[in-house]
Amino acid sequence: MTLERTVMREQIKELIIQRILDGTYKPGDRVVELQLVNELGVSQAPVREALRDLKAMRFVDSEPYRGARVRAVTAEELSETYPVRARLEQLAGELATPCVDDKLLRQLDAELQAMRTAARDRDQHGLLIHDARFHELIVEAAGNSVLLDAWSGLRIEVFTLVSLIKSNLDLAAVANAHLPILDALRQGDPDLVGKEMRAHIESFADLVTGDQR
Amino acid sequence: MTLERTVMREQIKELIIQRILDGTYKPGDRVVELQLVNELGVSQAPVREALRDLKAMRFVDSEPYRGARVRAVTAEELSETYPVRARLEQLAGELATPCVDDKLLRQLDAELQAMRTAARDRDQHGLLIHDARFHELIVEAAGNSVLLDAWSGLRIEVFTLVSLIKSNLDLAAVANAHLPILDALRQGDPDLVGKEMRAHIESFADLVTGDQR
DNA sequence: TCACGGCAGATTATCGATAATCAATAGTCT
DNA sequence: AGACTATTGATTATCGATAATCTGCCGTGA
Repeated sequence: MTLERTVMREQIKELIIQRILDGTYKPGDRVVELQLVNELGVSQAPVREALRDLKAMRFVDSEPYRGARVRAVTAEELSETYPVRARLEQLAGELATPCVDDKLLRQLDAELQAMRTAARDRDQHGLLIHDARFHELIVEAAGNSVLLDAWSGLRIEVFTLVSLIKSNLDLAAVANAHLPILDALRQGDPDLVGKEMRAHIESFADLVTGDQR
Repeated sequence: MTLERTVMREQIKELIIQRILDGTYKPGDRVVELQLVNELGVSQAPVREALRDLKAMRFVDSEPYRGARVRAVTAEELSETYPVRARLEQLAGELATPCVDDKLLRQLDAELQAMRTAARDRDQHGLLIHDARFHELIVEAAGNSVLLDAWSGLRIEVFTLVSLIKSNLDLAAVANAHLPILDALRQGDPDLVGKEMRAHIESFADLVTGDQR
């Protein structure tokens, strides 16, 4: 995974993702192939392939002969993501519980502490990173690669960021909302972990989509 | 969707998928770019792009400079798919129930009848198509595009086919297993529909993976 | 014999150029 | 004026060729 840093397509892909996440490319913006070709001094082929990957990752939309546009994270898609994510993470919690070990608990605890630190520093981006990683650790621990793929496809980072921005939540509260999950994992009750994870996601769904109705 | 039949990449993609599904390309087989280039009389670019799409669709695996191979549908991946699919379809059933109308019920009934016909004719492939379409109709009816994407990523057709082959199930029984779902939909109880769909998937999981332990 | 280095052959990744297609605008006819 | 067609500029899709990389095989030397 780290051995392929020489493949141009990957570098281009990461550059574009970075620009989408940091706002250089805004939703709806066109991503023009030749423009990147000129800017980066590469050929069109790797740029095209990068864009193709990004389409599969749902970062951009594209149609034949019409090019790629940064996908808007619509309120609709945001609210549609929550129920799917809630069910997948519920399953992840149930599957992961029998597999928890001290190492995982330590890692989760470290992410939680990092979230608290980020919250104290008003560091939205930092909170986002560690929040996403906390959940990812659990999904990985479930040991089901199909589940991991499906979950990864939801682009949690993007939506978590939007959630954070839309809801004027207290960052510390967001961080601490992960505590019940960690506690449940320590208890080792799969169904409880699943319920906590599902409730965790659904509570955010309510907060973010609730104020729009 | 049907207007882009002139884009070569799409045609190549469908050709390869067809060959994977009908067994021309077997799991583990290499899919060599230049070989297709010569055979189809096209350039390398569209072949590469087709393969890139297929990788995103998990039909093939590929690594830089090492090419693409048809992804083996391992028993492990098969059994990992079931729980994920079960939860997603449970959610789909719950969401779809309030949206049920006569048209949908008619379509579902038509697919069910088609499954029965296929079963009578010992037509595994036909059963597979209509089985997949039955489920797809419900997931579409849920009206959640994120859910639809996540579900589509599971490549139901592939796994249903493998399931059918591995389990020496009576095809008619497979067809009729969809009846409780249709009944529940007619009753209009979301939770019941969800439960039926989940149970439907999980029963197949037991049948297919059960005999391997 | 066996480990090692390095040369083919095969294959993928990238390039630069051309063809195909699209979107917008100008021009023509009624 | 309004509707319709032709042209043009911009962009994507495809091509054919070259560079980069991998894999297996062969000879060499201990």
